Amino acid sequence: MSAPKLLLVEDDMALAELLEYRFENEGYDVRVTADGEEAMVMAAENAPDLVILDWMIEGISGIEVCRRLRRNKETAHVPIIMLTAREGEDDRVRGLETGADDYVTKPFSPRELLARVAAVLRRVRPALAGEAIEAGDLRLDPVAHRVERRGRQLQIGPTEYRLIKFFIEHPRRVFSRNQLLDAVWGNGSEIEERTVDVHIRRLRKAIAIDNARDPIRTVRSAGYALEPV
Amino acid sequence: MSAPKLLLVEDDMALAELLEYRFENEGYDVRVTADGEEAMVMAAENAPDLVILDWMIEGISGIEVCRRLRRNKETAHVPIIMLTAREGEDDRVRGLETGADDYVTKPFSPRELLARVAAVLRRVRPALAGEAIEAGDLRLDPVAHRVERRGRQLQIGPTEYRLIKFFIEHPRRVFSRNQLLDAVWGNGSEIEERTVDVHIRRLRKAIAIDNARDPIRTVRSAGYALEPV
DNA sequence: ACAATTCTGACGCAAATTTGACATATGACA
DNA sequence: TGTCATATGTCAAATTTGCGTCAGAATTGT
Repeated sequence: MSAPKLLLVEDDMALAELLEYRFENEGYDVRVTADGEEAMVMAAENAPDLVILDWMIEGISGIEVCRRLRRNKETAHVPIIMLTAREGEDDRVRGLETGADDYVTKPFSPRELLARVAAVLRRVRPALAGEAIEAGDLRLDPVAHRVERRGRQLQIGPTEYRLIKFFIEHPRRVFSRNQLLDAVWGNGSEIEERTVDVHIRRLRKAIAIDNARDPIRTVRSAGYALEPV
Repeated sequence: MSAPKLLLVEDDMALAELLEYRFENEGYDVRVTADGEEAMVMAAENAPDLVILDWMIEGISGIEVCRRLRRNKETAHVPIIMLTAREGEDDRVRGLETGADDYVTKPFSPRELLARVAAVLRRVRPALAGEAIEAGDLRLDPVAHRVERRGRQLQIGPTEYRLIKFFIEHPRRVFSRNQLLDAVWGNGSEIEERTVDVHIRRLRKAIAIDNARDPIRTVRSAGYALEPV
């Protein structure tokens, strides 16, 4: 459910299968393709959390895939790890320039790649790496599916959980009700805008504790934001 | 019964016998073969818990055996320890690249290998190392195949045993019904998701004792987790 | 004070979980 | 081999929990 989704673009089938097994064993949700064009389609459909991209693949080159991913608004921020057989400084630089977040030089051990993936995810989206995320006195443990405030467990429903998780991942930023509907409820949800208010209220009630101040700020005619202490 | 099953692939007969003796003495269930092809067959039939693999063996090479083991879904997750006479970094990397979990360089003392085996087993599946595992007031003895709570034996069925064993090995973590099906029932089991609920209920009934609190947490729309006291 | 916006409590519905029951499968033992 | 006891997977009813909507009350900005 909350397994990080990887997209592996690799045309060495033996390597691809090996990696697929290892990553699935570590709890990732892996899709594989050998083709650059197909990779674009899969990235658009599946919204992966991270892309592992071989430099040399059939069809359009890895670097071109990288560029196109960055150009598309949907996938612009997806972290990318490049696999490259070359060791030249040029390629390395070009890879990072094009927007790759990290690169691994062949030959490499799956363990090393696993470590890099975990590191990048931890940096970009800690919750996906299974790490607890926090904002102010709020702390959310994605593995245990729990939220606590000042060490005390909060009793919280599924929707409120997703809502506060989103807020903690993007603190201080104001989101309109529609943005929240997209992010928390999923795209194209046909839900009344006002419903967000109700869930904000439920969330406020759930995190109210020790009569501490309410960290959720209402921005009139704009939306809501989480203001950590 | 629950002795860890080792598969030793080694063509130096003297060494093989020595190791076999030592490991059996330590309570392992050891099979030996000198041939790579045969090793594949034995691995498929016997489902070993760990494979000790000599780099240089007759027939297909050790590294090839390693690759094939990984490729086969049945044996993809079996930990592998490589034995190698070489010390070059290249081989080391190539061994790990193929998916070995550890390697030992010849010459080595049997004691060292024993330690590595125990370490790998402990890391991968603590229960296989023969150690009792516990979480809160629950205690599971993998050797005796029993579970007790506060010193009292629990009467528990096979499926519930595997279920709670998995939970104790991964406490506090939430698992979806599908993850539990994969982990407890085995890969690709075509079992109804709702069946998990029933076994959770049976497990709850089995571990209910002294009207102690139920340590299994239901996480609505996510799955279940074990919350040790 | 007025209009726009947000908050709040209530309510019916829907979805998810729990529970009891049942038919079948499995294994031990005579 | 047949019998008995236990275990297993599925189903449907019962129950719990959460969700989305509404409308009146309260608040905010001008």
